[in-house]
Amino acid sequence: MVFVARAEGPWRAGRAGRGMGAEPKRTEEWADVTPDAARRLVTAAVAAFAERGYHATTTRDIAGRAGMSPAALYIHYRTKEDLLYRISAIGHRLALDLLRGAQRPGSDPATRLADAVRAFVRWHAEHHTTARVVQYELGALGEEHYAEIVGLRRETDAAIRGVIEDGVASGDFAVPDVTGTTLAVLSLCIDVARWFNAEGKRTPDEVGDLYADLVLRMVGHRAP
Amino acid sequence: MVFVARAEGPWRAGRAGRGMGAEPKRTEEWADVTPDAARRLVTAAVAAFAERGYHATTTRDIAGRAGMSPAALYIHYRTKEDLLYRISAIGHRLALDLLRGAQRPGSDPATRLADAVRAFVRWHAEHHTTARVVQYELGALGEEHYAEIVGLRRETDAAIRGVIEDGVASGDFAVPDVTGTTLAVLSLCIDVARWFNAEGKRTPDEVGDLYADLVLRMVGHRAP
DNA sequence: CCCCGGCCTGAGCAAGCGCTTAGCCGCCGT
DNA sequence: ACGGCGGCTAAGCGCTTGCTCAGGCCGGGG
Repeated sequence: MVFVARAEGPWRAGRAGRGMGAEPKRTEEWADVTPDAARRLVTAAVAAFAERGYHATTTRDIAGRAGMSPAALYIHYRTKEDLLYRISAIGHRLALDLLRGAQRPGSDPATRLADAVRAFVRWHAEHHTTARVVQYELGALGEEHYAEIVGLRRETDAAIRGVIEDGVASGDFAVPDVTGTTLAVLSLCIDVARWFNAEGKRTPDEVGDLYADLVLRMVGHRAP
Repeated sequence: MVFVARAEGPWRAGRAGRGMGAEPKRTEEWADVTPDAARRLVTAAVAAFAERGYHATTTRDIAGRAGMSPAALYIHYRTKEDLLYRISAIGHRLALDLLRGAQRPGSDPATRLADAVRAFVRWHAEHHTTARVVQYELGALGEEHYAEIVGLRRETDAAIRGVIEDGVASGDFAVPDVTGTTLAVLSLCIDVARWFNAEGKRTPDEVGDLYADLVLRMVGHRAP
């Protein structure tokens, strides 16, 4: 765990200033955050929050990474917490839509569960910095924002529980405790954001496949 | 009388001061931290760190919960980080010993794995505040302390991996990817600390049993 | 041409942080 | 009886924090 480059100029800690197309997905992720400066602030905040945590990150650090003065942050966001809320809301929506969109309507429960888990896990691995903030920093949200985010999380839970219930009803799965198993499956997927390392030898796709298999085993699905 | 004992100074945030044996296990956990004041500081710090996170917790808050003035903390611990390190080291050792001690030497891999997971998970549920600090705040440790703790974590990983390898070798388990599965099993157990709620309807024992079953499924063990 | 409004900066405020210091209190052995 | 000492506190130092504010730069409409 490295301790981040000390600044070079007055602002700008590390990081070449240019946007450059090095991370195409990452850029798309915040595509509808405008104007450009607001988007740069979001990506800077995500990087900082993921690295050090919300409370250990200063507004000066965020602004510095975005190449601006500390005061510029407050033109685009009311508070530091507001910035976290924006990230959290967008991230949760993204993950939830992914989870739902991966399931093709016609297919059997096992395929739907595997597809959902694969997509969900892949996102948590690929965007593990964003996911880290989304999943582990929500305690820093204010009460109202927190309540709103919890709503999205309940939807995510319901989505997974739904597929498992379908599988149990159709006899494809053998699950003694649906609620508990749903919790475990979600927990397993979410925690990918904590340990996944981009420099490691496992790709997001590989982790997705591995986890889809593990989850099918957990719900007692007999391999074909 | 009006001398309001020194027990009730301006500090002391909430919390009735009495020790009383309300939480017997929790007390045993830090049994060999002496003197008494140092132990009170540890339990106060665990509560605060678990609730708000290390960086959002102030030394004044910790001292207040322990019923002392802020300065008293520094008689027993060099820094706030030192306090975290102590908690982290003791917690990691405890969990590791539990994980190893639960496995009875003679038994077959499935029983050993189930026993290990059950004990490990039960600890994470029962002591979820301690476990939260131990598992999710290690990023706040200084470099040397962090390195030391990582050593303990590697031992934990090796312990689980060992049982799984044994099961694969004996033909009891069917695991395509031992390293990945070990990671997933550990991740699943650890994350219990994040979501477990003492007010919830699941007891630590129930979660331990559920998880032992789930893990056996993950490693492809056929139920008896 | 000027002025307007969006974007940004330099300077800085009040509050709170981790930690230190000087000194007090009461229990110990002698 | 008393000196030493471990355990404690009041006070506060130096610094950083989240955030504010008066003003500057610049491109576009009148």
